[in-house]
Amino acid sequence: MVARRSSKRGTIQEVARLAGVSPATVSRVLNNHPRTSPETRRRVLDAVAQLGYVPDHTARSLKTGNVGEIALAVPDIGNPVYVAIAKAVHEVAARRGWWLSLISTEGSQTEELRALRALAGNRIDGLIITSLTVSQAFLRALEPVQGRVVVIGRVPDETPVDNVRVESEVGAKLAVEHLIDLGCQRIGFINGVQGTVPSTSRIEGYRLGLASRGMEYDPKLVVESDFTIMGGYEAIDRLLEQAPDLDGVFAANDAMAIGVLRRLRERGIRVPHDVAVIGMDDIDLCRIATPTLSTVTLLAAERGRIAGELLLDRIEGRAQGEWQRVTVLPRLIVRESTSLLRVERVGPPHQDPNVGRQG
Amino acid sequence: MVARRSSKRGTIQEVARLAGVSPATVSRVLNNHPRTSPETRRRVLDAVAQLGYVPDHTARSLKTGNVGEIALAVPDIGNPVYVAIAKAVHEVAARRGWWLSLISTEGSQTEELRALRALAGNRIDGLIITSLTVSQAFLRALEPVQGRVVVIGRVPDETPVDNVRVESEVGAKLAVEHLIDLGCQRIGFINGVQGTVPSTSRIEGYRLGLASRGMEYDPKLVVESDFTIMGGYEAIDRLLEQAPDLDGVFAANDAMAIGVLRRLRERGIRVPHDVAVIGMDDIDLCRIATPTLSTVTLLAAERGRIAGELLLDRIEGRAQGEWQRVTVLPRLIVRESTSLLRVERVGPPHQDPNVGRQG
DNA sequence: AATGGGCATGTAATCGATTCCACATATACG
DNA sequence: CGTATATGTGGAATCGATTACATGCCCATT
Repeated sequence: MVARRSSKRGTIQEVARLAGVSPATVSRVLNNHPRTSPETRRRVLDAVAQLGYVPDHTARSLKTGNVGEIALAVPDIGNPVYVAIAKAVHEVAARRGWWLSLISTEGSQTEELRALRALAGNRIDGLIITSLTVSQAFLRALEPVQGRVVVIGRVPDETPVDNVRVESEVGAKLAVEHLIDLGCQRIGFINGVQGTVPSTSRIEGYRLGLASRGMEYDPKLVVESDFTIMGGYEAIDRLLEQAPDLDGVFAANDAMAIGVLRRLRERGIRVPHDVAVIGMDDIDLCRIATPTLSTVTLLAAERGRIAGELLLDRIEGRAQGEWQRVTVLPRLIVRESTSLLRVERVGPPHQDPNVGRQG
Repeated sequence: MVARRSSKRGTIQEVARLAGVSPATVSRVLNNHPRTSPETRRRVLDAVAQLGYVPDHTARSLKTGNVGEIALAVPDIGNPVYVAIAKAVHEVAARRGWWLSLISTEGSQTEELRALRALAGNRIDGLIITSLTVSQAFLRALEPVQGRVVVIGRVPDETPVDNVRVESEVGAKLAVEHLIDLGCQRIGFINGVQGTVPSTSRIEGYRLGLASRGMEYDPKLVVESDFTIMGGYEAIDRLLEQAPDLDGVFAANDAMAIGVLRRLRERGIRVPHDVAVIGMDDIDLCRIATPTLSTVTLLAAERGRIAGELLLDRIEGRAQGEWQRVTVLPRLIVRESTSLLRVERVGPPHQDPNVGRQG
C-alpha cells in the first residue's frame, strides 16, 4: 500500500494570493465566520472557483480535532438485518450532518479490533459496532475509546459504552410459545453458529418457551447451522432424520427458515399443514417466501436508529455521564407459515395481511 | 455537527519523553525503518504499550499525503448486486492493504457529488463509484480527481477515468432470444426506472432480441417499474391487463422477476407452463425462488474485482497513462422458470442444477 | 480634536506526525 | 594511528489548514 497524492488542487495559500488576502481571511470566508466584508467574500469565492480549490480535509481535521465521520461496523453487509441497521444509522447521520461509512468485518475479530484502532487513531470520530462474539480482547479495546463507541448487542453491565440490546430470549420464547399454542407437540430448533451471542440467547429462549408450556427439552430436536439460507436448507434434513415426528420448526433466523421452507417443499412436506415454521428477524423476504413466513421481529431498524442517536448525542457533547442501556422488545408477526394449522386451505393463495408494514 | 476529540491518547512527544528518545526515533521505530537499534526499539515499544499510544491518523496523513483508504459509493446497499460488488472490492482492498469504506448514495446525485468532493478534499485516496444516471455535473466533477476514481457503468468515451462496463444490451438480448427459442410469442418487458443507464440499455437489448428473431416491438408489452420485488409484483398486473395473451416475461432485474413469480402464483398462472419468466443479475435469491429463476448474470462480483484492481493499480502508481475500458460479457443461466416449457412436469420438484455455482 | 469601540484583516502559533539533514560515535581499512 | 565509511539519533522544517491575538481603520461620541 503505497500512494502519493497526485493532483494538486491548490492550497489555501494560493487562493489567498490570487484573491489578494491572507490565508486566514480565506479560511474565515470558507467557514462562514461572521466578520467578513461582502467585497472580500466575493473575491475569495471567485478565487476558490477559479482554482477549483477544495480544502484539504486532513489538515482541517488535524487542527480542529474532529473529522466529521462515524462508521458502522457489521459482520456481514450481505445480511438484510445489518442492511436495515445501516439504513437507519445512515438516516440519522445524514440528518445530523455526519458522514457515515460502513465497514464489513466478515465476522473476524481482527477486523473488529482494526475498526476500534481506527477510532483510537482518530481516523473516525465515532463507531457503532455489532459484534457476534464479545471477547475479552474486544472489551479491553473498548476501554481507550470510551464515549465514542456504541455497541449493538449485549455487553457486560460494567462495560463503559452506550449499548443497544434486544431481548432475543424473549423473542425466541414468543416464537416457541406461538408454535405450541397452534398445537405443535414436537418443535425442532435450528440454531446458528454455536458460541455466538445470538445463538446462545436463542437456544435459551427456546428452552424457556418449552418450559413455560410444560414441555420437555429434547436434544434430538436441536441442530446447529450457520444463519444462511443454504444452511437452513441442509439443516432441516438432519433435523428430520433425528426427529421424523417433528410438527414445528423454529429457526434462529429468517434466512435459515427460508431455506427450510424451500427444502420442505422439495420433500413434499406441507407448511403449515404438516410442519409449521417460524423464523426470526423479519427481513423483507418473509413476505415474499412461499408460504409467507411468520417471524419475530428484533426491530433492527429501530436499534440502528437508537444507536445512531446515542452515539451522536455523545460525541456532539449533548450527552454526558451514565452509560446508556437501551433495550427493545421483540414482537411476534404471524403469517402463512404458522396460520391455518391443520385446517385445509381453500381457494387461491391470498394476499399476505402484513404486506406494507414496516420491515 | 460539533464535536471535539475527547480522550487524549497521548502524542508521539510523550512516548519519546517516556522512552528517553526523540520523537523522530519513535516514528522510525513505529514505521519499521531499517536503522534502529534493538535496544532503542524495545524501549520505545515499551513506552508505546505503557501509554496505550495510537498514532494520530490525521497528522500522519497530512504529512505523508495519503490516508490508506478507498471508498465504494453505491446507490443502494440493500441491493444484492451492489453487495456482490462490495464484497469483491473489499476482498481486493484487504488483500492489498487498503481500508475500504462503503457509502450508500441512495441514488441521490448530491450524495454522489459529495463522495467526489470527499475525494477531492483528500478524505479518501480513491473512489469506485456506480452511478445510475451519468449527468453533466457528474462528469464535470470527475475532472479534478482524475486518476483516483473508477466508474462502474458506462461513461462517455472521452471521460478521463478508468471504467468497468457490462454489455447489458447483449444480456437483455440473450434473455429475450432465449424466451423466443423456447416458443414464446408474446414477450412482456418490465423495465426499471426510466432514464437510468441500466433501464435504457435493457430496453435497447429487448428490442434487439425481438429484431434478431424477426419479431415486432409492441408498446403494449412494456411497462415501467422500480427495480424492487414489490415493483415487479404490481407491474405484472398492469402488464397482463395490457396484454392478456402474454406467454413470456423478461424483467429488467431479478428482484422484479421474483415479484412477478410471486404474483403469478397468487393469480394461479403457472410458471413456466403458462408464462416463462427470466430476470437479470443472478442474485442469490434466484436459486431460492419458486420456481428457481432463470437469469442473465452481469458478473457483479467480477466487475467489483476488476474495478478494485484498476483503482489500486492507479493510485499505487503501478499503472499510468491510457484510461482503461474493461467490458465484461453477460451469460445466460437457465433454471426452472424457463425450463420444460409446455411440457407437463412429473414427480417432485428437483434440485436446481445450478446450486453451488458461483453467484 | 481626542478618545474609544467595533470591525475587518493580517501575523504567527498550532495541531501531531514524518523525514531531511547534520552530527556523534563505532568500525574498517591502509 | 589517522582517515574513511557505516550507523543510530536528534534537531528542525514541513504538511495545510484554523484561530488567538494584534493591528489599523473608520466613525461616533464628548
